[in-house]
Amino acid sequence: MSTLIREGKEMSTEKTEAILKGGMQEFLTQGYAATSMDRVASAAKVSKATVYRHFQDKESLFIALIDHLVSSKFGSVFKPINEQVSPTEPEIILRDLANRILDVDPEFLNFMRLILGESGRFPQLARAFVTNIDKTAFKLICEYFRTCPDLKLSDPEVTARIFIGALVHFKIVQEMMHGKDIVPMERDRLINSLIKLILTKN
Amino acid sequence: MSTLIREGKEMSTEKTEAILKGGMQEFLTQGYAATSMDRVASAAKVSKATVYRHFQDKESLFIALIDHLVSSKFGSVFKPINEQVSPTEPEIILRDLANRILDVDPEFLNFMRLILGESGRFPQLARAFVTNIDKTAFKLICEYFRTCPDLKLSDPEVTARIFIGALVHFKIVQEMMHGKDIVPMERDRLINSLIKLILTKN
DNA sequence: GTCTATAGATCGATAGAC
DNA sequence: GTCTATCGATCTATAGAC
Repeated sequence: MSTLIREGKEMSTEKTEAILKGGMQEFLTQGYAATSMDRVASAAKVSKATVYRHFQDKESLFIALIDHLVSSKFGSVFKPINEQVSPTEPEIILRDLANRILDVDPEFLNFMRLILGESGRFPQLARAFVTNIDKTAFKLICEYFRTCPDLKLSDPEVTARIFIGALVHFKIVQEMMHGKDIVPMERDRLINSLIKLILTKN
Repeated sequence: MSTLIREGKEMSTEKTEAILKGGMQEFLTQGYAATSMDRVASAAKVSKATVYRHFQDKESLFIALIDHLVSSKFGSVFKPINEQVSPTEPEIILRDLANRILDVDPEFLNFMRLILGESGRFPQLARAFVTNIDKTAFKLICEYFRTCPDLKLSDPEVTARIFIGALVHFKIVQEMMHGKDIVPMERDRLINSLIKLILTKN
């Protein structure tokens, strides 16, 4: 019950979760400043006073929500690499990795937009986000780049960052910034070139 | 005088510019919703009524400001490639390009944060930003990737996007999201690997 | 512990004097 | 064209009944 204000007394976990869920709906679509505690209360179907019973103020609710989303809901957007029984070709694995980055949950994109947009006023939340992504998704991908015997990269870790960075940036331009028809480029064309770059001896 | 509300009558360009400048200061640091017209007026050293004389409402001011920044102030963050007299090695050129992307004006990063954060509620502004970057910075870099005789890339355009994407994503994680000490990585290590990937025959 | 009702501040936007 | 003063709505946060 870490979200409770007074540790000594019991409070309905049910309501706490409803408030977090309502807060997620509002903060994810409206951002921090444009979200009102009235609408959070409405979305959670509780009174505003109840919201303030469970969370000290708007900022505390926001921080608790982001921490919760970072560690639980979006802490495992990226599923582990499917280690096949038979040793699969690197190209197949890399293509699968790329597709899974590009097919990430659309709600995760909204979450990233929120984190980016508030990273000026809430730097600690952006840092928590980066820390978590680094320990989960990046670690998984990096491990493959480091250990796959067919790759033989001179600097696997930084190659993994280039791989992820190119794909995430593509996603940001095309989806988050609505540039799909301004910068037309089929995903397979990007993936093919990326794989080619990496698989050409290094 | 495109920012004037009534085209027929004259209005002080001086004040208009002061308002835009004050608005930039506020919107860039606070975001759209957290910026108040009172503070914009204070920053511009005019009364709030004057702000509303020059701009129909808050949203109009914001859109006019972003359009202005996209086309003028941040329309040429990226200087043309220095075409030396003697044909320079590709590695030198690529390294210079990478460094210039990574050394972009810090205020441009704040501008990108604003565009990203508001891209949900103001998609047309994000699209204007993407359009402009595509016509200026990307075009310049892409032109080099396409025409440099030493590169011989199978798909120069997408290689340019990978190059830019990896660097911009690095910048986003390290600077915008304050991940410098969470994900420690010297810029030269990234640049070296990136150049190596591109210069290895393709 | 949850509610209704409201305080007090601030918001976007405007009226009216000059 | 610019100002001061203000309106009505909405905001964060709380008091007090149950």
